[in-house]
Amino acid sequence: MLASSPPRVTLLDIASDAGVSRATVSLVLRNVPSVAPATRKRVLQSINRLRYVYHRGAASLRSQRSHAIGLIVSDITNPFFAEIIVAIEDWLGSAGLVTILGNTSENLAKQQRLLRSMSEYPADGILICPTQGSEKTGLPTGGRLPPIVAFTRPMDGVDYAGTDNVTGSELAVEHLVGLGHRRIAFIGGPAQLTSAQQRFSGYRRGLEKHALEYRKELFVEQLPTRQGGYHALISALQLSPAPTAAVCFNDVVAFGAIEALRGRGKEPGRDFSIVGFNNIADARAGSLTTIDTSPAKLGETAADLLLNRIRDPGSPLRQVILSPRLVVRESTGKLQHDSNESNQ
Amino acid sequence: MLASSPPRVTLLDIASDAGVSRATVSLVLRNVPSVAPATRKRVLQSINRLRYVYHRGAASLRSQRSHAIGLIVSDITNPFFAEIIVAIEDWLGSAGLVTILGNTSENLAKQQRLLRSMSEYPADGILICPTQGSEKTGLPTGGRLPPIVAFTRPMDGVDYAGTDNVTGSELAVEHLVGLGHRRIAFIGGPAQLTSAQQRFSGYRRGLEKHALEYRKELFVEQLPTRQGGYHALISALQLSPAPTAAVCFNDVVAFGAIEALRGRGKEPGRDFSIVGFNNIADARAGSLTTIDTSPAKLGETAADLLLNRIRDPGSPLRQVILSPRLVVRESTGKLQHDSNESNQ
DNA sequence: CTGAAAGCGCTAACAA
DNA sequence: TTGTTAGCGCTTTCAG
Repeated sequence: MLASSPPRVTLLDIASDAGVSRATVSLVLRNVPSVAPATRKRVLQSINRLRYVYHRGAASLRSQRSHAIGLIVSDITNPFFAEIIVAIEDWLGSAGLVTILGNTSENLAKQQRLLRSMSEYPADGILICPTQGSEKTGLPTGGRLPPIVAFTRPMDGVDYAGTDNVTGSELAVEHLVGLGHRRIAFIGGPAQLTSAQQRFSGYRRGLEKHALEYRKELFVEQLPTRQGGYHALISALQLSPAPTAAVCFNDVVAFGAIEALRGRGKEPGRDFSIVGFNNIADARAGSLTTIDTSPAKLGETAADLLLNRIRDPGSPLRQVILSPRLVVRESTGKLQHDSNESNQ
Repeated sequence: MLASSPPRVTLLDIASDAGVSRATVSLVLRNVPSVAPATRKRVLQSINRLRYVYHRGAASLRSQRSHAIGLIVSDITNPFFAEIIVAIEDWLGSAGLVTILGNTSENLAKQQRLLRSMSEYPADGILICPTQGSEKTGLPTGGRLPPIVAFTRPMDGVDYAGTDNVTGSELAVEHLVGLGHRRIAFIGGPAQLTSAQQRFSGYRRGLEKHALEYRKELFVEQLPTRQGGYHALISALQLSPAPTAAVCFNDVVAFGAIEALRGRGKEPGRDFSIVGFNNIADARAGSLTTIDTSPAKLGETAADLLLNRIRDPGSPLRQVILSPRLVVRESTGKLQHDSNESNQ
């Protein structure tokens, strides 16, 4: 049996209870200062007594602003994105906006569905980290979309907040070279990902700068996951001569690599050096040397771009690229006696 | 300058374009079968041509169903919750519902704000993992709330989907005892958390069953984080006699403990045994012996409870407790020669 | 500072 | 099978 819920208390109920009009109640609810203190007080009392709950949906319909922002990420189980989500949700929340979350799991069809569903809601705007390879094709052609801002990975035709990936991995290489390393691998980036391409090119730039020869075996492509990092490092170790250090696509890959290292009795920092990317919370706890891209800052930057875009839809396209920073911890160390070096 | 967006295409536009009434268009949009195929086709063509976008908010106002579900978690950066979120979002998405996410970071005030904001939306229902210690007081007293279901941690007065924590850690202890361990620590549970209390009591029950004495030093309370696990294990190792194995509050704590172990040159499974709790994705990748609580299944169960509660608000309170399962991997092993044993 | 009236875009209940 | 009518609960505009 369906228990019927009590009828909703509306503005009209409050208005008649307080002896004012609906418009006045609305002013009180929205904290418009032009209401006389005495009136406001009476209204507030009625609201409390009748347990009135504001109906945002109705307000949205009339005001044409839902105060909801869609947030689409490509993999919520990736701690990097989890940190971004928290930051965005906090940031938007403090601006009085609600976040509607969607996770694509790198699935383009799901991304389309989410974009559509959020447009229909309708969300006032959408923040998105596009799925791998959807930079050109990710936006549905038919149907109007609210303002959109991409983060972490760019997307054609919309604003973008990202990281200077090239400089990031260049910093990583510089650091390793400074510690005496000469054979440095780059592991874990899926070649189709723009960010991986950028990090790879920074890696090559770092090598060139020090006249170190690049060999293609040193680029071990893998999924950007813990498992990916694990397998990538095992492959890298089988090369001959083997590398003595690795720049990883991200921190999660780095942890997988460390796992592999330890499984073979090698200690990171002493026997092999590892640099991560992003500086997620676990990197701090796990003493990982990494490139700090301040995920939280990135999220806030993207949110700001979106807020501006909503305010001024006609303004020119904007890109904000944040500068990364090297954070040295214990997963990197001076090159010890290098057996391969002498053998060759 | 504010660029004015083109006026919204509404049902009325479609209706006049297709030469039917708004009601008919509405029937087509909602896939009501009673529409003549020819009419439906004409309407669909107009929809495509005019790039009409359905307005869920308007529909919600009229139908009194928003098709939005609020999801409040206590820590989104915890992979356990991330997995639950993905599962719930997928599950609800396939039922045509949108998920509105909120993260409390274990902050009661934030939880209250989120509950309010989601009620105002209004969401059709709310799924919540209450913040630590908010089981009794978590629900705001004034103001009406939509149907609510708690998961992972119970909450007074609402439906609940959880895990049999007592049996879970009992299984963990049994496993360790079977491997020859006698001094087993329990680490990382904050004592105020109901789930920690339950897991602790299962741990004690396991000890009792095998007539093993419990000593309070073996319960090392800590934050349920990687850091917490790290520090807890270091404390545990300083006991004398030191434990040879540990049951951890969750997988993340277990990884912190393993970190600490390796930092002191000990290999998990060989020199010290570790059992996690939850079986998150990283547990698989990291060869962690753990108690599988199937996070995804838990999320779906909670979602189902909520869907039922929405359908039938008057039905009696329900609790669903899922049974955990031991998964043996490589972080546990037979007790080796135990130096302390002979020394004592 | 407050009220009256109109209407946001849709669906529900009925009638035809 | 389709159309008509009336509103969901709020904000907006304009008077007063």
